Amino acid sequence: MELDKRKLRILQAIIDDYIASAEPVGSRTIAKKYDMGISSATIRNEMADLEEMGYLEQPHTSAGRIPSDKGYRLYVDRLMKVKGLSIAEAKYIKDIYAKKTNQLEQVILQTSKLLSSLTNYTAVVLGPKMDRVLIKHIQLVPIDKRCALLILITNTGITKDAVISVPEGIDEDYLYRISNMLNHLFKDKSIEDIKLEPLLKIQRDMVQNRQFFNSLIDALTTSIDVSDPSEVYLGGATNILNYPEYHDIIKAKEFFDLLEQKEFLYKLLIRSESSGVSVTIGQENQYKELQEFSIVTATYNMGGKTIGTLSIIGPTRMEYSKAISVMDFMGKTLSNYLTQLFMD
Amino acid sequence: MELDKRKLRILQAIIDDYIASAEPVGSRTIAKKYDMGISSATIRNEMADLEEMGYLEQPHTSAGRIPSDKGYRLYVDRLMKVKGLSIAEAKYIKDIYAKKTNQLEQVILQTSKLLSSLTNYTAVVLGPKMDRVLIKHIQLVPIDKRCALLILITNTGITKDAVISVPEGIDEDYLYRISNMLNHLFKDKSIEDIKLEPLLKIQRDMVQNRQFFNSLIDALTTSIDVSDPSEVYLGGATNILNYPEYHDIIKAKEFFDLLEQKEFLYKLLIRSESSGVSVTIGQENQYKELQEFSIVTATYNMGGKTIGTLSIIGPTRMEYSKAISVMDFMGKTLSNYLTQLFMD
DNA sequence: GTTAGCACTCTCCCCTGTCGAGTGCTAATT
DNA sequence: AATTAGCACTCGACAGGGGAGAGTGCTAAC
Repeated sequence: MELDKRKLRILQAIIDDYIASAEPVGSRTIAKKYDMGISSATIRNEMADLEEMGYLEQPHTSAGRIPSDKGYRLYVDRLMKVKGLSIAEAKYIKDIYAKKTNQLEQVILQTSKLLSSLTNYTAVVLGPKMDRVLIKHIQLVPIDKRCALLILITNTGITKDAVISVPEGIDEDYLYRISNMLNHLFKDKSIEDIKLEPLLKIQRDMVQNRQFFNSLIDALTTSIDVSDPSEVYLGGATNILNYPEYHDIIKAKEFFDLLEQKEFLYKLLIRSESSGVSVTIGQENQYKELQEFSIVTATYNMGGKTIGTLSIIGPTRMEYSKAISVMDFMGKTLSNYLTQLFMD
Repeated sequence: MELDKRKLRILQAIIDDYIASAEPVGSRTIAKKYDMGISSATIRNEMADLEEMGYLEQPHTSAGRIPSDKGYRLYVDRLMKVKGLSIAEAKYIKDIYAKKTNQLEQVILQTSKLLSSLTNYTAVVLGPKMDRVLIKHIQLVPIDKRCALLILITNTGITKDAVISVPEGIDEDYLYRISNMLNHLFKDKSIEDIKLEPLLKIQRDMVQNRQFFNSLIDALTTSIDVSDPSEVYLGGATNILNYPEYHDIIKAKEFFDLLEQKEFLYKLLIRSESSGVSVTIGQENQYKELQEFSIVTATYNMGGKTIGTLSIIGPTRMEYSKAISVMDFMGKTLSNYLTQLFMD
């Protein structure tokens, strides 16, 4: 069987309608609302064909049709009319980024809020990956007699810190010297370049404060751990409750429990390397837990290097057109913003 | 009418039963399950009295009784048997705090997770208040030609940071000198003691880099802003979905939307100053949005000074006994932990 | 003061019938 | 050969009715 123009047009109408209404779409609806110039009977025949080809499904015998994942895929790839953002929306976004905050975390958080409010889906944003980031400063600051704070500052303005305990005999001056040494070793190096060998070497010589060095190295290694799930930012988690397909408490709870697993989200999204917007529909997702959702992902970069991921999660019955426009625009806007803010 | 012993005993049985079952409790249930030595008819009479006195309510004519907020209050104040934590639970908590993390944020986050998993309610934990906290270090770290990071470190190991832009003519050395000056002015001062006057004075003299000083002062003021809602940590937000009274999507959404308003939660909880555990039941809460919930709050301290708040939010049909035990124990354990970690 | 007994009330659940939306098939039309 | 009108059929949603069950309040007896 062939997918001729008319079939495509009908499929498009059905999906458009279903995305808007969440109700199975009948042949008569299509004939009336989207004047095709053919009768409902003809449309019925076409719909039967489309179902046979796997683009539509029937919840039960005498209901209308709903799109299958395969149908949505065709829709996204070939049928959907991508309407860009309205001028007002674009301006709204630009305005928000225009007032510069001076905390990167705030920017990311704001991005997730913005995404969720623009799309009405749940936004998940990954903070910038550490591995392309340079270390600008390392310092040990004494906090009290037994504790010091190790701080690590990157050129993106992110700080990492860890409390380490300090043995009795160590004074402020000693810490200061170690800070200098650390800075000397690691300043302007990228995180991947940090090798612990130089430190370990020094440690071997310093029999005296071995314990202290152990905890120092410990703190440093956990600080630079690249896969830090604390860098997962959520926006509009409850948006999913607006959609009738998740009015079932059990499904809703499953979704929320998923969102609480930051490590899972991190693993899910970190892989998207390709720049541009990508769409994963329902069962295309490798994780069973997400096969009733669609995910739209974009990346953001700094000076051309991809450093993070934006995404939204919603029902497979998603407004793909709007979603893709928003993600595309936001990815670019955020990239520009970061590039301007942190690069010369 | 008088609240004699028998009435109290019946009220207690009703509330115990209702907390466990979430179903209106009938006279026959009480007579059978809690052998009182009196018949259901007598209990019926007593229940009618208790309702008249305002301790019980009837959802409709021929249903059993449910406790009113006033009933719960009496229960919490006089009837409830506080069973302390089991030895296993206490050990479980102690074990978790035994492995010291070196990041305060991790400790607070862990506390919220622990609270929610122990009680099955939603935990809200406020991070340590800044106003009793001492500044240990302030520094300006250059990030690139146009940016520097202002870091502020407290004796609790919390860092605050902000990116500020740096005008062309300023070199690393100049930043270093300013860092020294800031340290000199503010080191070992509490946040409340920070007066901007000395800075402003200097600023007046330094006509040259006025713009820079402006943004520096700006960043400093926002960093030390005491009422920072980012210090609100949630645990087990979806626990509420386990309780039948919130199987209604609309109620559930209201609750989640509430939790997203971090500022609101902050305002709600920051007031609890009294040490020990306090309970707010349903309509006792001043905020309408929370009058279908009960909140159990405890405080934690460091070296005797109250610096933060733990709380759990659940249905008014809460297991008060368990909740209060857990909150009490956790408040003390966290206080001990923090005191040991950061004080001498 | 307590209790057995009884009439009454109200919810829940199941069953039933009806309505409407939608289908698939067939036969007639273009 | 494609399209369409017509029709029988299917299924879910919804409303109404009736019985079961849980619980109450009242009264009269203990």
